[in-house]
Amino acid sequence: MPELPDVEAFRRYLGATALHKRITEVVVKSRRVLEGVKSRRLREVLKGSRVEDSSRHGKYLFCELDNGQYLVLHFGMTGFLKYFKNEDQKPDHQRLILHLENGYRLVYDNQRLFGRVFLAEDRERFIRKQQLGPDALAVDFKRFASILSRGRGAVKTTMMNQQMLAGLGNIYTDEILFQARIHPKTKIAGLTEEELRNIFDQMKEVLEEAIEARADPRRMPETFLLLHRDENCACPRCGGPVKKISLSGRGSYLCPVCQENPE
DNA sequence: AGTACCACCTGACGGC
DNA sequence: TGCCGTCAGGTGGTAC
Repeated sequence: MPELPDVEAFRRYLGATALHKRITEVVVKSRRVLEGVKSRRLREVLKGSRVEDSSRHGKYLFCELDNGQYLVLHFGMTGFLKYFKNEDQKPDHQRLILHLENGYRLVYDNQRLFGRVFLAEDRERFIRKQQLGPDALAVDFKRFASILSRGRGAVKTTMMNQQMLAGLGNIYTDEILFQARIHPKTKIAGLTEEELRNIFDQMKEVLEEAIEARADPRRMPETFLLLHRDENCACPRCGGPVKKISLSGRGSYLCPVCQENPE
C-alpha cells in the first residue's frame, strides 16, 4: 500500500485524530519493527509527550513531539495507522500502540513486518542518513532532470530508487509512466528532454490526484491504469489489453500500444 | 558506481 | 476441504 500518496493520507489522518493529544501509555507489540531504538527508550520518549506537528518525506512520516524529538514511521508494504477507542475496532497486526489521554489509541499496524519505527532528533539529518533523494512532490524540474540523468538503467528502476527520488513505488511509477506514455524499460539515456518533462509533469499530476483521492482507488479517475492492474484488462486510453511484464523482479503493468517499447 | 536478484515476513488466492 | 505454489504497493545486502 504505502507509497507517497498513501503516506500523505496517513499524515492527514494523524492530523485529524491523534495530533495534540497526550500519549499516556506506549505498548510495543513487536520489537522487530523498531530500528535503532529499544522499546524502553521509545517508551520513555513518547510517554507523556504529544505529537504537535507532522511532515512527510517520500514514504517516511515524521511525527514531531513536543519534546523536540521525532517519531518516524515507515510503512513497508502493508502498514497503516488506525485511531480508535473500542477494543473490537483494533486492527489485526498491531505493532506499536499509543494510548492517548482521551481514551483513544493510535495504532501502527504492519502485517508483514517490513515497516520500521525510528526515533530521530533531527529531521534533516535522518533524511541524509537514510540517503533519501528529494521528495517526489517537492522536487522541481531542474533537480528532477539532473537526478534522473544519473541513472544508467531503465527509467522505472531509477524513478523507484529512493536515493534518487523519494516517494515513488511500484504502483505509482507504473501509473506515471502510463500517463506519460513511456515504456518502463526505456533507458534514461534514450529519453528526450520533452519526454523527461512529460514524465515530470505526469508525476506531479498523478501524485496530486492520488492525494486528492486520499489514496483510495475508488476515488481515483477512471483514466488511471491502477484501476486496471490486471492482465488483459482494457487500457483506459485505447481499450487494448493491459500487459504484465517483469522488471527487476517486480510486476509491471503497461499498455503495449500506448507505451511503445523502445527496443 | 550502478544495477539485478534474493531474502526478509505474513496472508490471500487459484489450481489440483 | 486442504495442500501447495505464487504473488503482493518495500528495501537491504550481496553478487555481478
